[in-house]
Amino acid sequence: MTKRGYHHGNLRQALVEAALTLIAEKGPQGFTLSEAAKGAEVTPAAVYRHFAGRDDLLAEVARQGYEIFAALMEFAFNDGKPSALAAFEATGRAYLAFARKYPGHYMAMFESGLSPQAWPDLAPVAAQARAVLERAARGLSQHLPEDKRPPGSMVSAHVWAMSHGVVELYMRGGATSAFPPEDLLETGIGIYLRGLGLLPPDR
Amino acid sequence: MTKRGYHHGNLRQALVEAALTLIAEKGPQGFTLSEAAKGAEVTPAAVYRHFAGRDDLLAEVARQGYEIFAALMEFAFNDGKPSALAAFEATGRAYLAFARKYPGHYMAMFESGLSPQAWPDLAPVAAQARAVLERAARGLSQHLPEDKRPPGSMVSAHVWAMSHGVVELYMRGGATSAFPPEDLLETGIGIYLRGLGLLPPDR
DNA sequence: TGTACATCAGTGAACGCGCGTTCACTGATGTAC
DNA sequence: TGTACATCAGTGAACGCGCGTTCACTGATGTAC
Repeated sequence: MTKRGYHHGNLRQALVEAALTLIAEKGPQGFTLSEAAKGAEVTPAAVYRHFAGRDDLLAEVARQGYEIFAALMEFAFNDGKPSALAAFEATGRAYLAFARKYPGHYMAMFESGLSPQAWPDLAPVAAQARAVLERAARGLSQHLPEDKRPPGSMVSAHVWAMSHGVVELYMRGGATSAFPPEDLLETGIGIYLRGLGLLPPDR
Repeated sequence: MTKRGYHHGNLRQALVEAALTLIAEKGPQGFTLSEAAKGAEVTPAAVYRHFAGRDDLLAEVARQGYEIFAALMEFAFNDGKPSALAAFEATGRAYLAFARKYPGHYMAMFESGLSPQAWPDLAPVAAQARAVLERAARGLSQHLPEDKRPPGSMVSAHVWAMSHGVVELYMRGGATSAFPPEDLLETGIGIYLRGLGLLPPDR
């Protein structure tokens, strides 16, 4: 990787990584094709050998993010073991861990403003990530009497919303809370699960 | 307002409104000092009679947003009447209504990336908005036995996070859910409140 | 093993563009006398 | 009421900048013979 003659070796991925660093540092809008090229020690024009343009590179960053994200959630879910509840809570923690460990990916996915439907490569892998969360939510719901069972897609939407809100409001510099984001999400989801009837009313 | 000679009349506010339109249309990063000037039918240089620069104008948009936001929340809260619970739920609905009716303000406040601490004018009015939510949450918590009472700041953080998450994920074009954002937030907060022990376990 | 040649990844210069910001200015407004 | 003048809001031209993108090119690589 360090040898570098006229040919780079793996410029495509080097550009993705340079973009990640930039996005994590300055936000998805501070990211620039030219600067990414500079980060990979290459001329801006070289980027066009591998990507259709600026947005295409950004979309690839997001795509890789969704893949990592889906894999992490899948791993945390662990086929619903040891229990649907434990698996669900693990996915919640995994969400925040992903946002913390992969800020560049997270921002490209959720803060860059590029829509999954406009980028064909993005839609399937985004759907896959969402599917894991929904599966976890459905697993949970099955322990509820059928007439009081909200749809899995609704439960997962609630949890996703709260997780995303915690990331955006309390993990990014902006608003500071008295509570660490991780605690905030854990208590929030705990209360929510109790509301679903899945935790004893007073644990 | 329509008469327009050499002097504009109220250029300052006209610029704010032009900025709002731009932000609502193209997001907070699509907003440009030059385009805002054009929107107000004025030369870019004229902006500097009223604002220190691009970011200063953006901050003023956010500031006005926080003021409207705080007022709306205050109105919805209605001093905790008719009940702490009803008032709390009303603030939740008001949050979403604000995001829907004032998209430009909302984006300037929460998606533009300008930090309240960097803009001295912003901090107090942002704190004021947050205070309303916290008051509503504290009012709620008082109906709980003291040993099971989470801090008001925590409850308000939970609700704020879920509200913001619903706005970002399901109200902006991006992810589409089977449920309208309003329903999503109402059911989500309902379940959460049940988890707090403030709603009967099976309503 | 050595050489000719096709392939193709990256270069370097150039482009047009819109940006934020500055500056000396000018035209309208309103006040003092 | 009329005029001189200070004030100041907006103009218009100019700036330097970095952007994304294009193009003809060149140098390295690897394959065919």
